[in-house]
Amino acid sequence: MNKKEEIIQTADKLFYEQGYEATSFQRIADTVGISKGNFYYHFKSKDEILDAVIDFRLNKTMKMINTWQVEGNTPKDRVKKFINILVVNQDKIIRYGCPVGTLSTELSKLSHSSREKAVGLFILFKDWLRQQFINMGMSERDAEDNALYLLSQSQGAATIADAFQSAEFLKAEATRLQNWVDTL
Amino acid sequence: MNKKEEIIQTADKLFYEQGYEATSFQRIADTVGISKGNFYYHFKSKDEILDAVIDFRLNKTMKMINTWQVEGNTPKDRVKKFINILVVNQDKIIRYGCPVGTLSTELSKLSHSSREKAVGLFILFKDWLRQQFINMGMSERDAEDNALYLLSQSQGAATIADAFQSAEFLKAEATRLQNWVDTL
DNA sequence: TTGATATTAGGACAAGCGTCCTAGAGTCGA
DNA sequence: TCGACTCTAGGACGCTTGTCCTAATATCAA
Repeated sequence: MNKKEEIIQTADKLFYEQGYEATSFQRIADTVGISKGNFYYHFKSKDEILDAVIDFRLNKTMKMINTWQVEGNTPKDRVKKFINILVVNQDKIIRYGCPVGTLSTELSKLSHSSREKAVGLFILFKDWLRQQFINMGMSERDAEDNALYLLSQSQGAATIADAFQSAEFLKAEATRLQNWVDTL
Repeated sequence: MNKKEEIIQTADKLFYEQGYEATSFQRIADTVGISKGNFYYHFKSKDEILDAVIDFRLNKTMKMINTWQVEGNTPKDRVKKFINILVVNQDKIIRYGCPVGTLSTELSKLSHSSREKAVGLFILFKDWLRQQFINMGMSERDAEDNALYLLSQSQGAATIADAFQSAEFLKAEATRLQNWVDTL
């Protein structure tokens, strides 16, 4: 793997687990196993590595969505794949919350210039979900509302599961949302 | 007002608006208008001021809940007062998210020893909500589930409203939840 | 008024931060 | 082999961090 790519993936992990502000340049370099000088050759500021991490996540998310698009036979199946992230990633979510929501919230508090870019992750999910709802026969308005609703549900579930360190709650919420999709 | 109290309230505000990690000792002292040495006389570590802030929030929350208890005529009315926080504090929520959820999440990522104490704020709301649901005639299990459900809903609404900077969404969610209470 | 206690200011401190620089090692086509 | 380029290490830099210390001032009971 490319060293630059390795740095990005390490930063991605650390930003998720510890938060952006709390993760230092040095810490990332140490984890990758390179010198700070070398790190600086690849990324000449902390903002730049953050931007690269967000790009990385955007890319990974798009790929995941494309996979769902191929694997899911019906719009309902596809929406369920979204909900299933809560189950698949439950351990990480309970420990660190949702990577999309927590980054967005942190950058918002920091008034960071990359906040909007980070919100792009939400938009990616939202627009794709909306399309699925449209394909179910909903109006554009209803599809948009339901997409936002589902984003909101998953954020709430992740936050509460993290706070109470409860896998049960997370699983129950995922099941509830899957059932909700069936009623549509 | 007591100087100590003044420091706590300033720290409370800054922790909410900028996050705990991103708020420095110096910044709090500057905002209050005292020297760093004076600050250190009142609180001899950053963890200590965090603890004091959480205590302050716990206290404020208990008072608020007591007010609801007196002002609300029925359990439903009282639960609606909880939901109404989303409307009353909408500007701050859109800008900084939910103070309870964002602190809990941040401390979780930091593996901070006061995380549990901060989660106490959630528990305060949860237990009180559960009692209201019990008073509506629900089983303990259903009451607990609905209390957690409502917490989750408000967390999701706050996170999404913050990300998309949307007062409309927040208001719509509050209305939806109020209607949900009516159906119980 | 005296003396004890509470409060304040201001700077020292070691460590860590993000940033930047220089020097050298590795790589590879000409 | 040469030269150009990419990559790497390591430390200097100025600044900020949380912590701690000392000395001066305010307060107030005896």
